[in-house]
This record gives sequence, structure tokens and C-alpha cells, in this order.
Amino acid sequence: MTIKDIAQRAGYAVGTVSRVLNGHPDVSDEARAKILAVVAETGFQPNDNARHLKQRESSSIAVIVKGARNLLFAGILEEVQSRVRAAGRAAAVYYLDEDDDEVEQAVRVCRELKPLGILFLGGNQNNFADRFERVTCPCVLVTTRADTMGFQNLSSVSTDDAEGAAQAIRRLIEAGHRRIGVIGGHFCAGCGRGGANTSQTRFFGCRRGFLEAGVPFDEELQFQAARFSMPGGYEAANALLERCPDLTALFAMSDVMAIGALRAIRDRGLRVPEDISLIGYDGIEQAGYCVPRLATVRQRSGRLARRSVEILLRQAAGGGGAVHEIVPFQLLPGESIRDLNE
Amino acid sequence: MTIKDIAQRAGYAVGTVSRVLNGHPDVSDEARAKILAVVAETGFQPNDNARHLKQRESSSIAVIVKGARNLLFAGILEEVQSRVRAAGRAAAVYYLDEDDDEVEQAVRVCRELKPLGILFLGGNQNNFADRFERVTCPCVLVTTRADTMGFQNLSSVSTDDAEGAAQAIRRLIEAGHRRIGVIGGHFCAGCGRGGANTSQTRFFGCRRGFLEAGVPFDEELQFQAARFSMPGGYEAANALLERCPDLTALFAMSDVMAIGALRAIRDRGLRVPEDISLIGYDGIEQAGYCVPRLATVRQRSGRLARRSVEILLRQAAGGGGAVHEIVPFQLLPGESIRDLNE
DNA sequence: CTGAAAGCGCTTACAG
DNA sequence: CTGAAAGCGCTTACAG
Repeated sequence: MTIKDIAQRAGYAVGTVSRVLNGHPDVSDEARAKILAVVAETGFQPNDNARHLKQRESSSIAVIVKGARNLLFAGILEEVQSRVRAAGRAAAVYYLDEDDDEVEQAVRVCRELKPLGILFLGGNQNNFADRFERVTCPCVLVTTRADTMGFQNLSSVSTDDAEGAAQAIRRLIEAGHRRIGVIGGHFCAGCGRGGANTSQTRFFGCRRGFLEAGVPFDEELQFQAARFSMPGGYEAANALLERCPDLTALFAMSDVMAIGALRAIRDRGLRVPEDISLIGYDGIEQAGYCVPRLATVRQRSGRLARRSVEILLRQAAGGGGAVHEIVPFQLLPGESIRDLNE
Repeated sequence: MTIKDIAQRAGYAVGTVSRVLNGHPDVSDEARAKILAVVAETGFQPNDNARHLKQRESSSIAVIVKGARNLLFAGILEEVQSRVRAAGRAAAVYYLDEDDDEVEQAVRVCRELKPLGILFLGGNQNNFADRFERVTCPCVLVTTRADTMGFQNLSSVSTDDAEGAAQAIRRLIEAGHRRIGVIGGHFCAGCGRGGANTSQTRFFGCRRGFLEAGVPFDEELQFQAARFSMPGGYEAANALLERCPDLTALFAMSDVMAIGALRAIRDRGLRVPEDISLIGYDGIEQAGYCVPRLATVRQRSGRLARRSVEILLRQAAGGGGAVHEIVPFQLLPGESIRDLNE
């Protein structure tokens, strides 16, 4: 079943069918009605390969998600999809593995889908720096900053991760904690050229939090790198508590890691927050269902989503240069921090 | 940059370039070397739209996942992808919303990707019954049975959900519980024609568990329908405990619901398992990180994945009629069931 | 408002 | 082993 069959049955040329299918105005009501009737009757769906092959620009927004299992992104995505739909556009979602190259994918999407614009949920700054020049449509990078890269067609909407991490540390210090362990992602001195992948940024924020409060932070002892996963957090917490049995609090740079840490603490026969206080990062739904509820630095996923879509649609409509927005985070108190001053 | 440019630069015709790109054997080593050199140098990637438009059959396996946030499927998918890759094929993953029509999507994928076969992670039996005749390639439905539908090209690999649910109930009864609440999905008498959507199957299993043990089960009072989500489980648990304050145990038909229930129980000032015992279903990673660890009926995602891929690849190679396999589940004890006999 | 025709970038028989 | 050409199913100027 192709557009040709539809044309034949309806008694029009394929061009006319195409115009009806794409909602062009220059078709008579009669033709439209007849053709739509045949389409409905046959259940015809046009072949997207053929369509995209020829089309100059589709009316879709592409969303490239780095990590199908990332719950923060899942939350943002849901909101993005409903906002894109509300704006009368379709969202085409592409899920990538953590270590796939999102910019490479974007180049491909530009060529094959020809979207109005691309939204990146997560991204590696090096990939952007190295290859983003090859993507030409308007883009917004969400949760990671892009202001230092200076691309005219790359905006960003993100959380101030350094400040978020700093405040997490401050919060623990205010509660009277002095020996605090930190669980974060892997990063190397060189991998955030220009100063920023997420793990590194949050790490620097931590360090600043300690420094400003005059609380010592021995990176060798008090920091443990791990994967962003529950087992990662579990093992890291174990390693830290083994190495520094006198820690009274942990900061995990993602809620998922924090959930792993929570379990590790319990398995060592300790309790949260009575023995060890714990704070996470991201503010995923899950954090509110932990026992105890997790204190966390909440990225405002709804607002990140809303602003990203607004900015992207404006840029797609020809609205000027790149914009870089910071969305304020919230410190959720949870039930996992003990106040030692009380 | 198209195949034409590559042909020109390499000094061959586009047909030859195409043959090299697709690994056909009928090309001279010299041509291959020259063309691959140009491809590498230019970073050329063929346009998949054009390729799929013309290609009779691609060498990919399509995977249609119902619910991007379904953690059971996420676990199965990971294993599926690595097994498909190990077999030298590419996996093309399509994520659908819970209430999208996976069979409609399959029809589209058949036409546009022309895969060797399709794997469905989850699916609504009614959609299959109504429209599956339109899909012609070999398919495997994973986690839901397809044996009663009688399609020659539709195999299935699933867990015996009725028995799993029955055993969850039995396990609670063995532990001395007599007043047990059940949290399940929504279903209506008609929606599982032929007897089976997942929620309904597990519900019937529950009922059998009660019946065989001679323990009364008042469906009106002791069953609460909810969405398969943490808030869904939270509210359902609250409703049940409000309605029947004398319940000593809950069975939630998914771990995600159970996590919500766990939080609800705590918020009512009760403890798991001291005051209320709890058992879930699925065996997602998450369940092992709860405090307390969740007892659950574990679907063996690794084996579901492995068998599904094996069966699909065999069918794609022309290996006979449909196969319907049941993979045994495991009852994970966790720490969330109190033994009242002790 | 409608049709005829070119063409998107590939693959694939068909010759040679 | 290689090239020339048809054609996949659409969209899009271009005429009329």
C-alpha cells in the first residue's frame, strides 16, 4: 500500500495525495475529503523513509537522550514530550548508551530526519567541542552548560552543579558534620578541558564547600569514584566507610548512587541518619520513596524541560543567537540527615 | 556527502561503493581498499532512509519496548542487546508508551526497516489478536504468552504469571498470614479476552493461591487496583490499610508498586516486616536495594532475554513454527516478610 | 486547485 | 569484478 494506490483509488494524482497528507492548504475540499476517506478506509500510513529522503525539513523536534536508564532524564523527557506536543510538533526520541557519541548521532539525525531542532538530554562537552560544528540546526543542551563553547546554534539550560554540590556539603556541615565522604563519578584531569564534565564540576563544588567552611577534605581518603548506578554507590560507600570508619556523613553525586550507599550503610549494621547522614543529587522521584526519604539537591526537571523547549522553538523560528540559562535547584531536606547540633 | 561523492573520489561507480559498504564479496581487494580509504577519510555514513527504502531485508533485529520506564524491560533489553550483537546483528530499539499500539508499530517497522525479526518486550494481547496478521516477519513476544493466539510467526517466552502470583500468596500464607491485601493493575472482565492480560493473569493466580490454601479473599475489600508506579502503589496501600486495618501482609503485583507501598506503610507509622509483610513481583535490581530488601517473585530476565533471542534468530533462519516457552521464576526471600509462626 | 515529472540517496538485478 | 540503469515511495517546484 503506497501513496500511488491511494491516488488511484481516490482518482487523483500522487502529488495531490501528498498535499492532503501533509496538510497543505492548496487542495479543494472535495479532493481532501475523498482522499482522507480512502486513507481512513485503507489504514494507509506513508513510508517515513521515502518522506524523509525527499523532505527539506520535517516539523519534528529530535530529542537525544544519553542513557535510557537515567531517571533524571526520564523525568525531563516526559515533560519535554508533552510540551513539544502542546506546541503542535512531534518529538522523535533517540536513546543512546552512556558512552555513545551524541554529536555523531545528531549529525545523522540532521541529515536523515531534518528536524526543526535537537534537544540533548545530557552530553559530553568534549564531543561537542570536537564535532558540533557539523550540526547546523538549532540545538539545546539540557543539564550541561554550553556557554563556554561559543556555538551560535547551541543553547543550554542547566543547573549550577558546582553550587549545588557546594550547598550539599554546606548543608552537612551546618548540621554539625565534619568528617564527610564523597561519592562521585570518574573523571580525569584532562577529560573536562575548559573545566567541565558533570562529575568534575560537582567535585570542584564539593571542594569549594569544604574550603569555604574551613572543614578539611582529604581527597585521597574521603573521595571515592564509582559508576552512576546503585551497585556503584554501594561499593563506593563500603570502600569509604572501610577506609574512614569515623565518617559521619556521605554525599553521593546522584540519587541512584545514594540509594546504593543507603543499602551499604545498612549492611554494615549502621543506620541512616542516626549513625551516618546521607545526601544525594538530582531529586528523582525514587528519592522520595526511600526509607528514610533521601535528602537531595533537586534539579528542577519540569522547569529545565519547559525552558529547553521554549528556547529551542524560539531558535527554530529564527529567534537570534544562543541562550544559556541556569535553572535554580532546590535542597530537599528528606529524612536522611541528622543534625548533630541538637 | 553521498555515495556518489565517494564513488567519484575513489574512481568507481556508485554500485561498487554500495557493495563495499554492504560487505558483498564480489569486489576486488583493490577496489575495496581504495573505497574504504575514501570512506574513512571523509567519515562518510550512508543515509539510512535511502538504504531502507530500497533494501529488501536489513540484517537488524527490531526490539519494541512497551514503556521506556519499565525497569524489568530495561534489564531484559540490556541482555537482549548484547546477545543480538554477539550474533553479529544490529538491534534497533523502539520505545513506546504503555498505551501505544505495539502491533501498529511493528507493521510500520516491517515496512520501513525490514528487520530479520521483531522482539516485543511486553504487549497487549488484544492488539496482537486484532492486528498481528498484518506483520509477516518472525516475532517473539517476551513476558506475555502468545500460545493461544495461534500465529505461525509469533513465538513467546514468558513467566508463568498465574503460578508466580499464586506462590507469592502461598508464601505469605505459609508465614502465617491470613489477612492479605493485594495491589494490582487495572483490568476489566472483557479486556483480556481469551483470559489474559498480565494484571488479570496475576489476579487469577492470587485467587487460586487463596483458594487452594482455604484462606478467604474478599476481592471487594482486599484488592486495590492502581497504576504500575510508585505513587500508584503508595495510594493503593493507603487505601487498603484504611479499608482493612487488620491486614498483616500485602502483595503488590510489581516491585515498583511494592516500593510505593513500602513508603506508604512507613508513613502510617507501621514497619515492614514487623507490622506489615510485603512481597513484590518482577525482581528488578531496585528490589535488592530497598530497606528492608524486598521479597519478590523474580522473573529471570537474563534467561528470558537469552531464549527470546535464540528463538528469534532460529526462526529468522527459517527454523520452523512458533515456540512457546515458559521460563521458571524464583521466589526471592528478601527481608520484608515476617514469619508469624516463629 | 491539480497533474506530470524530477529527484532525494541508496540497492540491486542485469549486462558485460 | 564493475558499470549503467531502474526503482524504492515519497515531496516539491513547475506548468497549466
